[in-house]
Amino acid sequence: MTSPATATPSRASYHHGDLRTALIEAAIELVAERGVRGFSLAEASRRVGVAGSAPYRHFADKDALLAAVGVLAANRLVEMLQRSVAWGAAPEEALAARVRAYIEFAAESRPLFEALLAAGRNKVGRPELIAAVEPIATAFGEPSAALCRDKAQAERLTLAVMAVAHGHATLLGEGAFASREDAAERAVAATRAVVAGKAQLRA
Amino acid sequence: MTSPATATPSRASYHHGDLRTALIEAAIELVAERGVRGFSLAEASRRVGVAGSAPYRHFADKDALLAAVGVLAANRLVEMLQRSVAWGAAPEEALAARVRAYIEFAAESRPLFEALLAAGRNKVGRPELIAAVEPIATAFGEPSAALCRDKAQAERLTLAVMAVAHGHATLLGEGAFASREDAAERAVAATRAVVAGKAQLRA
DNA sequence: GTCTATATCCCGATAGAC
DNA sequence: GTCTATCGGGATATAGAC
Repeated sequence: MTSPATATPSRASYHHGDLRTALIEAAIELVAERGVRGFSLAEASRRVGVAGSAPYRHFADKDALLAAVGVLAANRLVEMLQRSVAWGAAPEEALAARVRAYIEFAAESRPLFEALLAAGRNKVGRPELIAAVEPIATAFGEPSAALCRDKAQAERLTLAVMAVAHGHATLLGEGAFASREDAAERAVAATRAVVAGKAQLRA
Repeated sequence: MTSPATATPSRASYHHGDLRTALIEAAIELVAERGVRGFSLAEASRRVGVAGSAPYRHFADKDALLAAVGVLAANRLVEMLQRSVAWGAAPEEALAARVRAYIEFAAESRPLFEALLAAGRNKVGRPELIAAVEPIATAFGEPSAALCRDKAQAERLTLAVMAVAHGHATLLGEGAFASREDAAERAVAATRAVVAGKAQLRA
């Protein structure tokens, strides 16, 4: 996505070639191993083999690198959300499939999901991140629109379903569910319940 | 709650009688000002007027202090959840009131809510925290039980409603809603929708 | 324009003195 | 219990090598 045709990574010399993406990859690895909290710019630099000050030519600070990881996470999540729905699926099935995909992303790629959340908290002044996150809402909004008459109602259903998905995903991260599958099934069931009772969503 | 009859807070002599609670209070202030991420044990010590190593007589490490703040947050949340329901209220109204209270706690006491979440992530080996958090589930489980025939169904409704509340609360923290009231109203409406469609909650 | 080297400051944590 | 001293590490800023 970011750099379509990167040349040879350029082995050992002075210049790295593509330090920016190398750092992002290292950051993902690190977040996967130690979580967002244990991630350090210094360690990422060490792994890539550059001095601790080198990243500052490519990222304003630690948060900027984390935001880049967040963008990547958002892109992967959006891919999963789109792949999860078969063409021509009924709207309610599409909604259920996307909620399931959301939970599965949070479970399978927990470090990326955490990075996305962490980045989302400081997304002010980061248009890249905002743009990357926006299609997530679209993925839920599209099937929701097909289930509602007016736009206002569709918007309410969209946010309600997103809250259901997000709530299950975050509670899963805190050990509230027995397993990934348990969380996914409950989230899907809750989604169907919201759709069944969507008449209650009027303000 | 923690210390029933603490003597005078004793401001004089920069040794106070209760460094433990003083640190917890300072930590709450700090989290309120800089968020969980910007909180530092060193700064908390500075504010209380003790050396940076003093806290280690009362807390094993930084996370232990944060966990203590989490316990306090859980206690306040439980109070709010209990106060939110009028005696003799219908079960569905009770559920709605508690969801609203949950959102309002997350909004009004955002730093405490953040601390609760942060502490919740490392709650392993912290029985105090686990015990403090448990009544939260009870607060949602009680009205849910009154709305369902069997226990299994009640358990499903409980977790679904908690996910709805938690989802709205966390999305609120990320700026997904226009206002606190917007989030609260949507969360309540979504709760009513889940209750209305609770037949879908079967596994 | 990209990286290295260096230097400063802050934080977490431990050991030993009072 | 608390303080002083201290170690190790990390986040940045700056100056200079290429």
